Amino acid sequence: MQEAEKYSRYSFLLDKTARRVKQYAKQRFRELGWTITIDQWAVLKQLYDKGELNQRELASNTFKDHPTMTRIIDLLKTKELIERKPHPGDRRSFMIALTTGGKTMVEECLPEVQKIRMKAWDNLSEKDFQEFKRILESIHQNLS
Amino acid sequence: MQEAEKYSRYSFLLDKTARRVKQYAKQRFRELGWTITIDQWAVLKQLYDKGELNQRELASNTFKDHPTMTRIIDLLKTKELIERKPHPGDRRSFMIALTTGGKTMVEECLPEVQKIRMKAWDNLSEKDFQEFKRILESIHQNLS
DNA sequence: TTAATTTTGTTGCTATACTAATAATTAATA
DNA sequence: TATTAATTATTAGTATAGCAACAAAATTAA
Repeated sequence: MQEAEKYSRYSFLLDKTARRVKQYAKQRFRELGWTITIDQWAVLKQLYDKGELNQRELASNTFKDHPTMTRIIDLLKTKELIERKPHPGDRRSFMIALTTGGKTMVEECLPEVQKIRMKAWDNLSEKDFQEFKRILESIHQNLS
Repeated sequence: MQEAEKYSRYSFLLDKTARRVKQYAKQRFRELGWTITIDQWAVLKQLYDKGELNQRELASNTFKDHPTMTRIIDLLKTKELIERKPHPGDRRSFMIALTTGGKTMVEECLPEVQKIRMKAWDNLSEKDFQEFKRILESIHQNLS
């Protein structure tokens, strides 16, 4: 393999694998009859773990841009899993909070989500995890 | 960190990094004034390396689904970088071929694309590449 | 050879991703 | 204070990404 081409191939493999992981999760969500997507799940989980956040914080934590977050929030609101509450000190902003239904949903889905996530890591060791994490963070760093 | 949560975090990191790599390439393409996307590039490069292919083969090689490939091909055709030629032995199928303009474009862009791709891998060693490749392939395998 | 099945590609629908432009509000500064 | 700049969120437009349903053609089976 040509040296210069190698990097393209690794980039492609990264993209391909990330897509597969996402697709697998999507497929499992469907099979479980869940009405949310993986990206919507990530927002619900954030709110479950950290409490009320505004859209900027949610976008920042999930590394999504603001328009994308607006739309995810809209969809979750339609499903009555979250609510937009006025921000006490800033009229531009909303505090996003889980509804009771949203909280219940997170608690019910969490174990299954963890199973879905673990599936990807079969036959990989703790050391692999550490290496993988280090390399991904290095790549992300290089492009920031 | 809880053990079960760890896997979700690695999945997130994988997704986040893959998005960053794609976003970086997209941004550089724009800065260079190129009118194609990264995914369109991948198709052009395939055709450049392997000659004429049908849409099924292109989709399979890039791990994209058929509808997505149809749309990418449509856009590349509009830009007159590729052409759909009738398949000699199968009237359902097209042979997709680079136009002269498409071939020129690949040759002009290739060095810069390689630079863009290499940027991600600064400060990573040959051993890192091998580990990374092994782990990604293992993950992909686990979900197939 | 007819009928059933598979393959190839398209269209429609929903959701993310990114850019640009905009509105409303808040913060900074002259 | 008045003006300017920055922040928060939205809307619009384009491009993947995936699923389902479909049409046309080719292949297989009866």
